[in-house]
Amino acid sequence: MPRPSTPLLSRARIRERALAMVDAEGLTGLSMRKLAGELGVQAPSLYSHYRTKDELLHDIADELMSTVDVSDFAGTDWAAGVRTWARSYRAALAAHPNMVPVLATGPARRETSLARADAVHGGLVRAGWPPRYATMIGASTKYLVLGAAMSSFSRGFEDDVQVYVDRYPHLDQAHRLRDHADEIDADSFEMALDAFLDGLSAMRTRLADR
Amino acid sequence: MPRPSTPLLSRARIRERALAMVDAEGLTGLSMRKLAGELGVQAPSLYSHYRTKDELLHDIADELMSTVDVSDFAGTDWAAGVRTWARSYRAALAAHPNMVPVLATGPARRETSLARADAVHGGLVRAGWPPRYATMIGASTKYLVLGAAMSSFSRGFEDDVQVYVDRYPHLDQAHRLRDHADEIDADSFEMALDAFLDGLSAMRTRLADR
DNA sequence: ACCTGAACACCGTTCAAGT
DNA sequence: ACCTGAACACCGTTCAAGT
Repeated sequence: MPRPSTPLLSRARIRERALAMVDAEGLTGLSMRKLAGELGVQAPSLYSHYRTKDELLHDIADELMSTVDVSDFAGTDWAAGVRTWARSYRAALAAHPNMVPVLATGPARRETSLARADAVHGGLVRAGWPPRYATMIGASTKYLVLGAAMSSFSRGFEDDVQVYVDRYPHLDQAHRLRDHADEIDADSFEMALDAFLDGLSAMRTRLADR
Repeated sequence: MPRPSTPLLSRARIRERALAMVDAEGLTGLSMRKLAGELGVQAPSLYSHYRTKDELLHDIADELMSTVDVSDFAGTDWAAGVRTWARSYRAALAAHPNMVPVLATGPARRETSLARADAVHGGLVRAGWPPRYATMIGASTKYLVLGAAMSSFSRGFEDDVQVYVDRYPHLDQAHRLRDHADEIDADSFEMALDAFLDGLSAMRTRLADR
């Protein structure tokens, strides 16, 4: 066979197809052989571009995390900073729930990830929070985001869906149930964020009055 | 070979050994063949006791979830109910961080799981929370617990550990770092729970005054 | 530099057969 | 009822070889 002048694969093309497979069939639905097949190539070819499957997944994770917005920590309102960060973070995970387990284990590119963590921490400290509190607020906001995302992720494993589909044979109903669960998740997240930030504000006042 | 009078395996013995393997080597470190080997048996023998690996894992998950305490929802203080629930829930996950991804996808025994959910929801409604809020409080408390547990889980994947070990060759230091991270997680969780419940109390007052 | 064929060392699970 | 040996249909990854 004649060698084509241009490479068959690129990292971007591999990522794109891999993410589509994960979205459609979950993390276990992605295999290097099947991915290669969809890209019209043999499995070992992928290893010319990514050293391992894990490296590929974390590269995708980095791509997704780039939409997380920490810009509001530049302003004077620390609560607004947390809110924008938490919402954009959650949105990034909710767009690809099957990727959540990978995203939870941390992105591969440490520099950009550390830069984000530094923006959060720096913003909180500039707003007058003691460093230790800044760390804890950053950590617990992450808990809220990750936990909410895990909830959407795990919904993919519920066999309840089948039960409901049997009970209500109209597909609309099943979709409505899924939509309703997503809505409860969204509302619960917003309520939790409100209560959490409200409680922190009170804590902040107590700290200042001391 | 003579057939022994007593079965070689039991569900309890399989669960015990499987959980030990998951604790020691992670979820990927558990294989039906290796597990069978440790139990002095061939892999297919396990299928006389569990239909699939997934069923085994979720049975272990159920066992772990049985330590979650929702008894304080019987009292009059809804916040105490949430606190006891959240803490015992988190403790159950923190004891076996590698099981978190399984525990996050929900236990298999729906009845006991639903009974717990009902105790939470019922306790909140009896305390005067509108049903919709009871649902959201239950959901967001779970987010906090699962998110905090995922954080411990993902720490197992950090290659940072190696970096630090290189920098500080004394193993004590590495252990201290891990302990420190666990401590930050514990403190952050408690702070988040305080702020969250504080914010909810304020919200509750506003709802009552309307 | 990029891709392939063949191979290694694994998986979960099934199934006929043994006791 | 419980366990085994052999087999099926997969995995991720390596490596020598080709262009």
